[in-house]
Amino acid sequence: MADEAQKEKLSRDDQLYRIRHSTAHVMAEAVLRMFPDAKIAIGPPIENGFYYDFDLPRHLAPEDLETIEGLMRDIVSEDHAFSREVVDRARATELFADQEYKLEILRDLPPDEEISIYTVDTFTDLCRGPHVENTKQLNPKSFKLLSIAGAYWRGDEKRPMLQRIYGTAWDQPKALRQHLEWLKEVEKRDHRRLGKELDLFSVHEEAGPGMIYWHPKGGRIREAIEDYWRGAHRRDGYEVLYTPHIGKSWLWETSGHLDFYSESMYPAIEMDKADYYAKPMNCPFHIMIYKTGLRSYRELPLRWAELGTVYRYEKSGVLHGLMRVRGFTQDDAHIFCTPDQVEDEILEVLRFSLRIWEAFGFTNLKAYLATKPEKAVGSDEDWERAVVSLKKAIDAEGLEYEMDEGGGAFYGPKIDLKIHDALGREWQMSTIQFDFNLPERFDMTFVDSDGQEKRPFMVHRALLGSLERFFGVLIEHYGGAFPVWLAPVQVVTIPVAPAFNDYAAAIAAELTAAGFRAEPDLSDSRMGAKIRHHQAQKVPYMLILGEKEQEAGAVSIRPRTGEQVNGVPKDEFFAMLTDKVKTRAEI
RNA sequence: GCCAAGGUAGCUCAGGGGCAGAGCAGCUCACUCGUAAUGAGCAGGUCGUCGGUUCAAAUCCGACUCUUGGCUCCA
Repeated sequence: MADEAQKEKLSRDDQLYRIRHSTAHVMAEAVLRMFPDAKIAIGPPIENGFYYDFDLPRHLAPEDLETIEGLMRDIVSEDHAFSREVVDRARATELFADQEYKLEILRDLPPDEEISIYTVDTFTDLCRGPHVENTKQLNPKSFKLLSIAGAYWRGDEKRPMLQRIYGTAWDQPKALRQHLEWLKEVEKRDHRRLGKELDLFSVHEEAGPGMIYWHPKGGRIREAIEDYWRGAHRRDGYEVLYTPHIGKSWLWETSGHLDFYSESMYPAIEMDKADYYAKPMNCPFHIMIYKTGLRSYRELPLRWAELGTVYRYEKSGVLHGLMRVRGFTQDDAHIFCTPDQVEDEILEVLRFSLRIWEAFGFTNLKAYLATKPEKAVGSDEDWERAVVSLKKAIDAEGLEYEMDEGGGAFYGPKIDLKIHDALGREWQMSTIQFDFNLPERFDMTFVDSDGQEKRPFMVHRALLGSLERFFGVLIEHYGGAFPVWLAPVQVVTIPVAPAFNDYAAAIAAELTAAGFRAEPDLSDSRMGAKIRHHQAQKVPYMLILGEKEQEAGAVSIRPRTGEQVNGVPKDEFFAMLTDKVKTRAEI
């Protein structure tokens, strides 16, 4: 069975790998018991579980999963051995004569490859293994089937659509239970759910799928993100640009986007006999600014950043909340520098990225360094120089990294940064990419110290990636309980009874005047209901205000974590809040 | 784009050829209250859109659209 593609961190020898792989076989047998004519495709172990692809006489319904699971439990309880056998090609072809997908895999195996088959009970599969020795090593209470999905044979949309069943499998029931708990937590933190519950954003089918509407509370968070982002960029020597949203075809012909990227671009808008395109990237615009004057080596490096909104056509089936959209704002930047400056610039970009990620509460990062692919532009020396500077930067920061040989874009090598969120999931966010293509295409130059016109190095980088997607990750990372500096409402003042409405309003007004996002809750509800509501809204601090507080000029603080502190002098709370915001404390 | 499942009140969801439902939220009124839901009343709908079948369609059929789970690529 071909399973090279899966990114499992488990090695093939791990027991969990064997368990998942073997459970996939047991599932295939169960499916064959239900549908003797089923055609089986591939069924590898994957992160947390396994899947198997089938070509079936009818579509599976969710109830079928229970039936299949029941059959699997039977098979597992029957104590069958997994036996391995090495066969020659002719024998294998005979064995899988009515299994067209297996025959295709067989045909594609290198001639000298050892062909092994595994048999459990009545089910024999073409498979490299390894497996557990006996179904006794599979616990009937340690696996669960999760979902049915369509999947193209070999991921190719021109090939038949198969039915895939996903399952999760573990070495013991407790591990399964923990994983199911984890899945529940993932669901609870889903940014689409929290986006609604916390009134952060929406999308509208009538107005265009894949387009994000930021509500006032989402807007407050975005404003806090952008304010921090701009300040950090200023401090790090960046200038901020603003460029148009559309550009004439000349721009995209020159950049090459119309040749290589047009299926991701929105179609042209015709105006005054010219075609205008919504920008899928900001780079050509930044280059236009670069080219407004003769550039001297003395003014390099130029670090130009833009929160640029771009539009890319994505197939309808792949849109997903904030994570996968058609219009998004990149926190883009381009660095134009001399070849000599490249190393320092890259190191600083990487350091800068790490600082930004830390500020947003992400400290677990991993780098992926992608090098020259077969088809590429730019000289070998330039590629070499660029890769060395990328590698040096990673080493200097002591970042964990993986090489992706040949995985660079045709126009240059890159570092991608993946972050780990609170649930341990990995998200690819930042990218730092060399570009040997655009400076050439746009004939960018600078005048060097020797008076010669030379080609500048160009580096693209996006740190947060897109504000929309970053927002999605941020929501899920914090489960909607944003750190104080990002929280859309930082403080709600709650009077214990209507008699104290004025005091609650006054405190909220003072907080607002001091620059905090504070609101009084003067609604008709009882205090308990208010607390319940704002707790659900994950407001960092509720101030409970009654007679005692009013007389003392104090506040009683009920943080969302629940540890109540009563009778804190007002000034003390203001100072504390100032500090929390300044240090970007979670609470 | 493809396969499957969905779309009913602002939200979460029930109903499944014969009068459009619940809880929460909203509005009004009463209660004047000290740490996670005070009570009563009112209002709220082209049942995703268009077409078909039928005496009658939210319900059955078809097309479209969007959402969801995946497949390819990827910020």
